[in-house]
Amino acid sequence: MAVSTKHFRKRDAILHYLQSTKTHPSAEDVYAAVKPEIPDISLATVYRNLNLFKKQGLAASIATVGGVERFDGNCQPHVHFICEKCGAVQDLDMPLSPELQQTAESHCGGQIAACHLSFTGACRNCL
Amino acid sequence: MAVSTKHFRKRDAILHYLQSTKTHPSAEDVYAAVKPEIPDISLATVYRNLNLFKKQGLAASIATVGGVERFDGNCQPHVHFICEKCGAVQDLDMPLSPELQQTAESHCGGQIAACHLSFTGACRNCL
DNA sequence: GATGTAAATGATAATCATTCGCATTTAGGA
DNA sequence: TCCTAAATGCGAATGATTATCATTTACATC
Repeated sequence: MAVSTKHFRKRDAILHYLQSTKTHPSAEDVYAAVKPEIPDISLATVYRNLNLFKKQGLAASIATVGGVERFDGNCQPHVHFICEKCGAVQDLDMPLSPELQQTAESHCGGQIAACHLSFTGACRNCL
Repeated sequence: MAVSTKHFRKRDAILHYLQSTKTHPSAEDVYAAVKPEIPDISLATVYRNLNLFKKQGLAASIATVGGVERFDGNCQPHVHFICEKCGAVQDLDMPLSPELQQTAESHCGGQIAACHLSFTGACRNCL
């Protein structure tokens, strides 16, 4: 028998890493982070599972920075700050009023599923 | 002498189209829109000038939908609705309080340059 | 008008993130 | 043990964007 018996060992590792970090990693970042623990993982698996998590509502793509997509395992609506110099994405611990979405719904003919509020600029390190 | 004498004829055409539309076009969209008027324009020129406009603050990249970047010639802060089914991006005519950015600045160590608020979902046509 | 120079452009190759195709492995039930 | 469907690895393919470089254009100067 193999070393491990667990189902979805790789899938779980990807999800757990995503939920454990606040760095809003790219697919490559996730791959690099999980690789030491699971050396025989493939980048394609990371992409596949990230897309699966998006469909399942377990993860969200919050922005693309410098042409690469960034993911977040925290699906509660919250606010992001994106540094345009170094590409870092951080959470802003500020309230996000549900009224915003209600207002948007009254101005929009369609059906709103999610709200995205972010600020761009230069982070403290880059100043 | 050539047909036209104007400077930056192509650059101007790109900017004017961008400022005249509310479709939030991709680079390919801009290229297709300007091509009939200026048949000898190149897609590379569209990309180059869109990036130039971003640097100059004449245009903004508001989102990437389905892997392609979407541009806006309206640089006043405003709210967008993005249909996840058809990829349409429309403006939402609702106020965007400057207090949001002030709150963000008090929660963020860095320097904020812009605020982006968008909603995703399904547009009226797709429902 | 002729000339020089720097910016703008066209055409196409290169880059790079992401996805696809397919053979292989794995899990778990019969 | 056998069977089936899901999950994965590997590498090729895709597609948006950028880089390269030779050419053209604008326009100031002579």
